[in-house]
Amino acid sequence: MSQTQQERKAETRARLLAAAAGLFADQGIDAVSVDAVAESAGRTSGAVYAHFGSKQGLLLALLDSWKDSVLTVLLAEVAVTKSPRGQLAAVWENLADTTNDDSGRWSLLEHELWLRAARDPEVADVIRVRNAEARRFSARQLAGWTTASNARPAAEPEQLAVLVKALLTGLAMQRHLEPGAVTDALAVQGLAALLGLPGDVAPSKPSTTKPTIRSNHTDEEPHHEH
Amino acid sequence: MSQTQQERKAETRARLLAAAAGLFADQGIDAVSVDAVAESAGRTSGAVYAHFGSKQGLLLALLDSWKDSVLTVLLAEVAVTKSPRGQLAAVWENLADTTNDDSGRWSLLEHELWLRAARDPEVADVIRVRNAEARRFSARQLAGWTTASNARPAAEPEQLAVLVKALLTGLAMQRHLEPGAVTDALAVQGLAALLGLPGDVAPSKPSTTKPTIRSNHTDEEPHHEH
DNA sequence: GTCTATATCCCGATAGAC
DNA sequence: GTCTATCGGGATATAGAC
Repeated sequence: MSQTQQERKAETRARLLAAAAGLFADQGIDAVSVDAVAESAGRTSGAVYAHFGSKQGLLLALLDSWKDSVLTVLLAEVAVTKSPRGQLAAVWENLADTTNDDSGRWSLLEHELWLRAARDPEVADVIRVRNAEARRFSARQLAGWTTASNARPAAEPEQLAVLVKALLTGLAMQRHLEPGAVTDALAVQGLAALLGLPGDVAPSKPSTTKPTIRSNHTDEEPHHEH
Repeated sequence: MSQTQQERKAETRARLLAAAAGLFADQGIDAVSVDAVAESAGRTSGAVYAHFGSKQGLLLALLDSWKDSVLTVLLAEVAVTKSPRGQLAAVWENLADTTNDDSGRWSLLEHELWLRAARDPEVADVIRVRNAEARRFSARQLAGWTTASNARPAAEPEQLAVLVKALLTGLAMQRHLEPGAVTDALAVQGLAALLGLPGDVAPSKPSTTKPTIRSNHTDEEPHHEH
């Protein structure tokens, strides 16, 4: 059955965006030509310019289509686990799983966007808005965790979210460069320190929780390479 | 006094490197042409290829000329202050001072190099070695701070250095995008939480800390092969 | 809206004079 | 070692047919 013109137009636009997302993440934005994006989407470069006007327009449209997804989804899907430490571990492993190359591609693209934002005000505006939304969301999440357990967070939720994201981002960067230097346990430990989770900083007053630190949950063996 | 040929050669090399450093930091590596580097150094592109063979060779030579400086210098120069909190504040402010645009340029170039390292093994080797050295140095520094005060760091020195650098890097990124979102006080607070400095996380009972796990330092020579 | 063809520009690298 | 001139390639973006 044939499509209407509107359907084809919409599909072309969607295909171009999807192709751009994959290629940009894999090779970097500057390294990907408009022709390459179009070819990967089964179209030609003319379609790109008809839809987005320029390569920059394509990039901005791509960012706009990411308003809600990515990090928000990540935080939402781990909301099922109960213990704060388990939550932290889940967040970190989803973010920096070296076996899953998707996360590596995303973090690479995230950093390239940050770098571009530093020199391109148009991109900066979009990224800034997205960051602020994600921060508010994770602040709510963190507030819930810290009140559930009797924690002594290093700051109030909004600022705590900044600290947590900073640590996650920096750890993911170092793991990407030297996978052996950042173990899962270290990441959880650092996050727990920021949240002030009982068990590692204040063992004096364990009202209800059990302060076992290291004998508990899944401990994957960090695989070395070579 | 005229120069000898060797002197002129050395000066040309130095000028090319200096020009490349400035332009790369300002505009990004890919955005700077070889001609632009040469012109900024008062030479022509032929000089670049005579000295470095390619643009990539220029980049690697530039990285090599930065073996010791940058972060090591930064950590060393703040070693005078006494209180750990003062040290933390000094490190952070030197790293992320928004009024000083040098630090902004520096961190931008630093991130671009990280991004490039993720896709270019040659660059990755250099960055990895430099990171490892800086980590060892700051680990020693941190060990001194934490033992001087009665702190409960979140991890042993080498790993603590990873956490601290991660937090600093992530905070600097967020401050670059949203300067208002990251206050100096927040940064110091987060760092203090990682170091387990008394006064903010464990006001109750700073009892005996766990014994140092690793007191000897293995001086492994970073090997690089290609 | 999409394709083909092309205009225009700029980059990295090389060749050869000096 | 440095400069001038240039080649070859690939990029963004446009023009016009359909």
